[in-house]
Amino acid sequence: MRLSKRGEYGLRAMIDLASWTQDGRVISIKAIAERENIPVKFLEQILLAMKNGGLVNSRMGASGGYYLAKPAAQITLGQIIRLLDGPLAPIRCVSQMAYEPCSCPDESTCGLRSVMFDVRNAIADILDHQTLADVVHGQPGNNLKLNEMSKS
Amino acid sequence: MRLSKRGEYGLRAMIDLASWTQDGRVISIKAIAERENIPVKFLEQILLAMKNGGLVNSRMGASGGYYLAKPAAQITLGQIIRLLDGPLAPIRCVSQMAYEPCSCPDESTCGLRSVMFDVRNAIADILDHQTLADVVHGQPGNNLKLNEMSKS
DNA sequence: CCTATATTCTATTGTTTTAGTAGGACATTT
DNA sequence: AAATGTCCTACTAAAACAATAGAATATAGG
Ligand code: FES
Ligand code: FES
Repeated sequence: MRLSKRGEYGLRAMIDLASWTQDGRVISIKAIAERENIPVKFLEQILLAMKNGGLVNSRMGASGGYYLAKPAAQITLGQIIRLLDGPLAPIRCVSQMAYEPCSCPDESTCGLRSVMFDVRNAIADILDHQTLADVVHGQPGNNLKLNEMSKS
Repeated sequence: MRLSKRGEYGLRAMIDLASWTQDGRVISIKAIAERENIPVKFLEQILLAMKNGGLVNSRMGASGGYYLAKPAAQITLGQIIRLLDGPLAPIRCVSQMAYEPCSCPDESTCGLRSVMFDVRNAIADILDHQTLADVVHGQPGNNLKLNEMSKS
C-alpha cells in the first residue's frame, strides 16, 4: 500500500511548482530540489516523465525551467501518481486502467475483490478530486480525525 | 499503492479458512492451496507468519492443519495486511504503526501529508472494519458504484 | 512401531523494482 | 563563448518480491 519515492518526489515537486509559479515564470529543477530536499538528478528524470505525460512544460536553456502545463485546479494528485507509479488500485483485478485477472477461482464471487474495489474507490475518490490548487491553498479535507484509533 | 502477492494470498487463504471452517475442524495447506490456486510452499510460509502473528493456530501431524485463532468476526483484513505487508499508510510520515519523518522541509505545513493522511484513514476505515465474517457472508459494503468514472 | 501425512523452519534462488548516478547532447541567455 | 539550463540514455547497487528446496519434527492410524 505504499507510494514510491518517485511518486512522493513528483508530488512534492508539483506542489512546489504550483505554489511558486506566477505569471509566465519558470522554475528550475535545482530550485525545486533545494527547497524540497530531493536529489537533483533523480528529480530531473521525474520532471521529464511528467513533461512527457503532459502535466508540465519546460523552457530550455539558461534561465529556463518548468511550469505547469495546465492551471493547478485542473491537475489532480491522481493523475500524477498514475503517471509516476501506475494504478491506484491495490490489486489488479479491480483496476480500471490496468485490469488483469488474478489467480482466483471465481472473480465474480470473490469477497476480497469486492472489498478491494471499495478500497480502490475510496483512494480514487480522494486523489482524483484533490487538485494541486486545493493542496496549495490548504484545502482541509477531512483530516484532523485524530480520534480515529486504528493503526496504519 | 499495491498489495503484494504475499498479502493477496494471505487474505485469500484466511477467507478460505473462515468459510470452510466449522466446529473443531482443521484445514490443510494443501487443501487451501488447491482451492485458491496458490503455490503450496509459498502459502506454507505465509500461514506460518500468520501463526506467529497470532491470527491462526495449527495442529501438527497427520490430519493436522490450520484454524482461525479467533472468531472470524474478530479478525479484520487490516490486521492481516499489516502483518504480511506492513503499514497501510501510503507514506511513512502518516503511519501510526511505523511513523518515520520524510525529507520534507516542514512536516507541519506539508500539503501532501495532509492529503495522504486522509487517504490512509480512508483505507484504514475500510480495512479495519471489514472482518473475515463480513467478507464471507458477502457484506456488500458500498461497491457497485460503477457510475464512478475515475480510473485506478 | 511404522508409515503416511502434516506442520515447522531455514536457507537459497532468480527476478523485478526501486532509488538513485553518470555523462553527454542540445538549447538559450548573458 | 561561457554559463546555465533541459533532454535523454544507460548504468548500478541494493532491496523487495515471489517463490523453491530440503530437512526436521509431530501425529494419526493401522
Ligand atoms: S478476483 Fe481478484 S482477488 Fe479474487
Ligand atoms: S511531511 Fe511527509 S510528505 Fe511532507
